[in-house]
Amino acid sequence: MRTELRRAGGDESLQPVHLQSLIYLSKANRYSNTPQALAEYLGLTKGTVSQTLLLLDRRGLIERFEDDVDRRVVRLRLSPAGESLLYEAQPTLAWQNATRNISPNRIRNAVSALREALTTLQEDNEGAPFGVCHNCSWCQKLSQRIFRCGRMGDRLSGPETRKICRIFEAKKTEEAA
Amino acid sequence: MRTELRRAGGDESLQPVHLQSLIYLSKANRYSNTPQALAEYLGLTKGTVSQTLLLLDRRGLIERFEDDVDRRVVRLRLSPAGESLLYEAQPTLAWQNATRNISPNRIRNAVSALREALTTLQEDNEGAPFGVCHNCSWCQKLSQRIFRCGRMGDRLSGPETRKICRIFEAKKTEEAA
DNA sequence: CTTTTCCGTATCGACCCGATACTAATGGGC
DNA sequence: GCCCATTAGTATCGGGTCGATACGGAAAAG
Repeated sequence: MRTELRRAGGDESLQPVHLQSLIYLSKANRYSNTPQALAEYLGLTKGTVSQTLLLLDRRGLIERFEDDVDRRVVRLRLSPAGESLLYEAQPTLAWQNATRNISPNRIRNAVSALREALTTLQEDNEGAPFGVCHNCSWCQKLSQRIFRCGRMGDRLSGPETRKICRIFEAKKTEEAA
Repeated sequence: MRTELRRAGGDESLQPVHLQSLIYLSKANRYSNTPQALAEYLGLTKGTVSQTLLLLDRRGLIERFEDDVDRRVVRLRLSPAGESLLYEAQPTLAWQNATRNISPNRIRNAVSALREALTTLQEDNEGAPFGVCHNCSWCQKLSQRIFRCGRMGDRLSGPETRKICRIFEAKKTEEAA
């Protein structure tokens, strides 16, 4: 994966960290599309990330705009150019292809086991959680298409619950510790 | 994992690529402990890897010595200091701990599915194979403890067949293409 | 209104990385 | 044995990443 990321970025003379940033921004929800969140996600300092974003902005791959309520924070999103670059690189497509000969049932089991391992790993290292909104313990289903974040009190659309959130909290499994 | 690698290396003021190099060298078999193999494994140029190895040598984490038969090639191995550093960082232990609540059966199934996906991914990208000797199609079992590489014609010990080889070739599954 | 805290930026030095050019050793063809 | 192509590794240079530090502006605390 490391080699593949390097190769894909090299075609556009982008460093791995640039692609990782774009990938993150393409999947970050409304609470997580800030420089600070990206810094935590990548494990880099905010100063370093600030430079990365400067470069991505110069290249026209992202857009930056102020937050309405807190004018200190900067909101980030992919520009059309950034979207299309990511679409052509298709970093996730390689994995979908790689699993073409594996039965859906085995994939489901493997994904389930990996998700569990990831949660434990995150707890062990006390790192930022960063999970998919839909799997968060705060996520409530109001109706077929409407969800709600119990932590922030906002209503969320179905697609938004499939994005990455920085305030994710894993659902408790039957852990009778 | 990326964040964790950065954190573990930061404690010793080592870059992620340094730890990855040490980890690789701790697992490379006799055909794969050269700068060239490391460069292919990491997806970097040999010039870059040469510098990395220079730094690791200055720090006393690796040892370099000439090959007996081909005096162009440099053989690499971890120094005692490198071994102990890797032991204390325990990059693989974190994953073992993370799977402590998962049944061995689920782990086996997940590993099997992931190995299959990895092989397909490597074939798709025509990248260097780099697999564990024991799973290679050239690996022959001569007795309980003695193995043999059909490609190179050498006899191998049991522990050596659990190391990473650069000339790995995946065993064919029932792929009636 | 002052102080503290927080988000993001700017600058500097150390280092990674690829490109290029180079040395040294091997191997093939004659 | 002698050229030439090939291969393993190194040296150098420029662009860029990264952390540390300092800074400016906005929000929160008192």
